[in-house]
Amino acid sequence: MALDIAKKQPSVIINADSAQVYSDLTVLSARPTEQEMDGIEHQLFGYIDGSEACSAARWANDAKTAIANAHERDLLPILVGGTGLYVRVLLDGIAPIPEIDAEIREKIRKLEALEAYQALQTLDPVSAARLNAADITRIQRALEVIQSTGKPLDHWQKNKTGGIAANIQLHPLVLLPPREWLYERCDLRFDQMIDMGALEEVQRLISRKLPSNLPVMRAIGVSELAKWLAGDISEEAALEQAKTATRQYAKRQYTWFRNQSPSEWMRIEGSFNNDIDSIIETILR
RNA sequence: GCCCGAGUAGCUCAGUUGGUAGAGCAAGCGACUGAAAAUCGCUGUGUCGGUGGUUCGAAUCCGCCCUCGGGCA
Repeated sequence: MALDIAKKQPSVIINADSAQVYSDLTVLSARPTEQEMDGIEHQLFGYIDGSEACSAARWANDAKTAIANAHERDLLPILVGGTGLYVRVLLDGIAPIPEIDAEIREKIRKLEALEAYQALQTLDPVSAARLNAADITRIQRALEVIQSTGKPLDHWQKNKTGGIAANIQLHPLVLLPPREWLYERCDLRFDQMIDMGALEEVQRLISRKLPSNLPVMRAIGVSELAKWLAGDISEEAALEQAKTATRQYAKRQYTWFRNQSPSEWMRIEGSFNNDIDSIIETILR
């Protein structure tokens, strides 16, 4: 659909997907191929090495630059992707929390959920009360913030900075296709990834021996295909697990965009294949 | 044909000495402030293979039948 718009007016397509930013994930992140890009400029695809961890704040910053750059050149920036948090941070901004000390972060990420939670209860009881005891990601985040900055999360989160919503004219479009149709496409997509060399991609990634907690290593399909390559599970099991994970992710996107995006954002529920032109006209109006 | 084992949620299986069932996974719904393709919360689901019997009461005990494994001939 972005391509249809791009054909009507000079555009730049900007990635808003947290996995498609990594250079190591071409096939497995379903990044558009050269052919699919069809000569149209694409930005923020595969631009970060897998040894680094991107973040919503970093991406939002990069996207902001890309958008400004497009505007300078009189091009329409089209953001495409499914990472709701990234788009939210771009539009609304994020708490201006200083960089976390690398050693502190490393130490905290080794903690078990329970010990991290107990530590948080003493250091930052407000966050501990708000978070679920098993929510390891958020607990570790709250913990590294209090330990590295000396101030608790809620102190920082009173502010949000850097959002561009007020400075741009947004034409949002949320696609909520029929669930069954979507799930079939998820399954089909993974089979196609295998045909396109997903296995080789994972093999290459494994040979880099990167820490398993990096975002690249956590992308859907990586651990499943790695287990297959290692002979721990069968091909059939690997494909099934990867497809299930894909469907579950699609469901989470559904929940996010249905409930987290502003209700005034235009959304298309059900199939939309037939009237792309009129949809485009509506959102560009 | 005979012997043994199994048949319980969509799947894999628990289920004490009889009191009409429960885990994990899947699924549905939800949360989401620097890892978000991450992380987490809530919620069901059932002719307990069928049938007849014993019993106040059967997933549980008994008979017969069906299906699937394995063994013997």
